[in-house]
Formats: sequence, structure tokens, C-alpha cells
Amino acid sequence: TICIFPCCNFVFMIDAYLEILDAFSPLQEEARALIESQITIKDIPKGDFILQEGSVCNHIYFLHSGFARQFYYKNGKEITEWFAASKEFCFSIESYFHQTPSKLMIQTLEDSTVIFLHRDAYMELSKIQSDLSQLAIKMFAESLVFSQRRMEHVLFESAKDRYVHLLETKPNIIQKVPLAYIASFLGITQETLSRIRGQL
Amino acid sequence: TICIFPCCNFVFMIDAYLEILDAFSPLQEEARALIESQITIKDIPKGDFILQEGSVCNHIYFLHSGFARQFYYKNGKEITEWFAASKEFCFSIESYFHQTPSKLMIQTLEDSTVIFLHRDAYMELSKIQSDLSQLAIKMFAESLVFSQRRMEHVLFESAKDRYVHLLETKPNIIQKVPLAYIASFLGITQETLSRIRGQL
DNA sequence: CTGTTTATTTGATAAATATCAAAGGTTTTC
DNA sequence: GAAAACCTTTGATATTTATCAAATAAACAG
Repeated sequence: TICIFPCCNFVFMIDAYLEILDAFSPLQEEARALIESQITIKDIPKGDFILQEGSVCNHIYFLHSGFARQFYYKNGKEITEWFAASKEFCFSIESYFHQTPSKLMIQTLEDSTVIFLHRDAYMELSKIQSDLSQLAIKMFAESLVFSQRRMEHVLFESAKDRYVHLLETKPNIIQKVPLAYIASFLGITQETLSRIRGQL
Repeated sequence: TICIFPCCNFVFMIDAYLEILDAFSPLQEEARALIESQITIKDIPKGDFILQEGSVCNHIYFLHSGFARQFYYKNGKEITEWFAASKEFCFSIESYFHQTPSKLMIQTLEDSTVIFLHRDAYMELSKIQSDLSQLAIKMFAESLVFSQRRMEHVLFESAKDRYVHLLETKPNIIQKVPLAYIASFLGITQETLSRIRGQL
């Protein structure tokens, strides 16, 4: 049967979403239903903000499709913290956990479809449904490992090695975004990055 | 009444431990009892290892008293990752979560008393007792925020500013440990750190 | 297509930090 | 308390990266 209603897209998106969550940490039917009840889906055009500076980050965002950049201002300069590609998650760690106004902004670099999972609802549900708490533990733990590894790179690799590493692990990012974004993510100036590129 | 049995020390230590956990994330009586059933306490003399290279980190360690250093080898050099002071926690994030042999070592720098909370038991219990899963979420979330903040420092502050920041936030560390440990933690050479010190 | 904006590269120079070598200090040990 | 081991400082030099300025190159708007 061919589905002619737009709502069917939602069903498909949600299924894909739940499958990705499930791969992280297994979810029983009940947990899936609870998550489904707490998400909203939005189309966000290129250049619009998923999360704005100063507002509290009350969701974990999942990019069903599209591409986004997380950045903040430091001494008047934009610092790119990380990117979210299609099928990836993002949120402001500090604002989400501490419920403080976010200095991090999340902006789409392409037209994107984003699934919002609400924090309070999720936290409450995770108290009564252990699959959900295990999922949260798993996600935060993985973020922690990732963050730890990045720290080691930043502390002990040269700018060139960090760029090469990014190139090897996330080639799609380098194709998609301006050099200045990548430079600020790597913690170097764009001139330096340009020269590094020239050497390769 | 005055307690003359050594076991009373244990009771006291466990109480202090549970109180600190409780301050992080509130624990009901049941959760406290479960944790108490899964911990062991060891005295570890100065210079001994709480966690050795190559073994899997199966516990979260809490220093009831003493002081420890977390470090690993990179190109044959010791890199200090962080310290654990009295009443603080430590573990190898990557080994603990991924159940892989640890490249991180944790070594006491003073005679220490350490409370071991077992991973598997804790993970299992956290599935059936939501206070425990909430505690885990809270702890990992805080670690994540901490890690994130440190990243920003490392990327955008000068060596001097990072040292000054450490001096302001953790003066006790600087008094206790050799300069080389602090230098490797800051990601600089000991010569540079010595010069920075001279300038202040 | 053409001017305008935006992004990238290049050059010259300065600043921060590493490296290598050696000299003083402390602490530990017997 | 002298020797050894360890820790910290100092000096000279090299490397990496930042900064400032300008020139190209690419993308965009009308």
C-alpha cells in the first residue's frame, strides 16, 4: 500500500529515530511509546536557529536530515564547538544540565528536519522507566568518552595532526563548511589552517 | 558511647560517602542499602596503584582520605590527566564504559583510604532502583560539563592563564604535587611552567 | 554579466612555547 | 652527613602558531 498522507512521513521518521536510540541502548515497547509521546518534529530552514543564545536548552535535538553548527561567541569571535550531521544528536550540555541560559547557539547550515526530545518529560519518565534511564546513561557516557579523547588531541597534537585527524574521521564536515568554522573548532586561526591545507 | 571496634570506622566512612552521593542526587533508604552492599574499602599506601595499566576499570573510586594522580603514557612520557583529592571520585572513563584495558593509571601520592563501588553490580541495581540511575546520570552529566569547560580553556587560554586558573580553583593541588605533573596536565613542558611561575 | 560581498590564500613579522643542555636545589637513603 | 636520586630553574635556540595587511578567488545579487 502506498501512503498518500503526509503524516506517514512522521511515522517513518519516528521509527528511524527510535531505531537509532534502540541501537544505543535497547528499548522495550513501553519505552518507545513514552518517547514517542514526548517528541516534536520541526522543519528548520537553512540559517535558522535550533537553539538561540540566551534561551535554556530544554531538548535534545536529533537531525533527521540536514546539517547544523554549534557555536558561541568568545571575545566577539564566533567559536565553532561542533557540528551535527544527519542522524546525529546535539544540545547545549551546560544549559541542558544546569538549566541556565545557553551561550551556545545551534544553527542549521542546510534545510533540516529536527526531532525535539523534551528534557523535563524525559527526565521524569526516566525515573519510572529504566530503559530510558539506561539510554540517558549510555548517551552521556559516550559523550564523555568523546570529550575526553578530543581533550587529548587538543593538548598533545599539532594543529596539522588535528586537522588530518578530522579529515580522516569526518571528511564530510570539511567538504561542507567554510574553513573559518573548522579553524575555530580546531582552536587555530584560519590563516594557519589555510597554510596547513596548502602543505598536504 | 565510645566505639572501640575498628569496624566503627567503616560505618563512619560509609556514612560520609553516602552523604556525598546523596548531596549529588537524593537517595532513599533502599538505594543507600544497595550501595552499601556493593562497596569495598581498602587502605592503599603511598605510591601504590588504585588502577593499573592494562586492567579493566570495574569500579568508581572514592577517596575517603588521601590523594591520587591519574596518568597515562604518551610517547613514553607520563601525562597527568587529573588528580583526586580527599572526598573526590575518580575512574577511567573509557575503560569503565567500554570495558577495555585501561591505559590510564591511578596512583596514590599519599597513604589513602579508597571506597570501591563495583560497576556491574551498580549498573544492574540502577536498572531496578531509579534513585541509583538518577545518581549515575547526574554524575556523568557533571563530568561532561567539567570536561567541556576544560576544553574551552585548553583551546583558547594561554599556558599562563591556564596555570593561573588552576592556581585559583585548586590551590591545594599545586602545593602537593611536583611541577612536572602539573605541566603535563596543562599540556606544556615543565620548563615553560617553571618560567611562568617565575613571572608571577 | 558585472559589481559587491564573502571566503581563502599569501607574505612579513611577532609572540608563545618546545627543545636541548646544563646548573642549582631538595629530598631521600644508607 | 655524604652520595644518590629527584626536582626545579636558567639559558640559548628552534619551531609552531598568531597577528596584521593585502592580494586573489569564489559566491551572490541585481
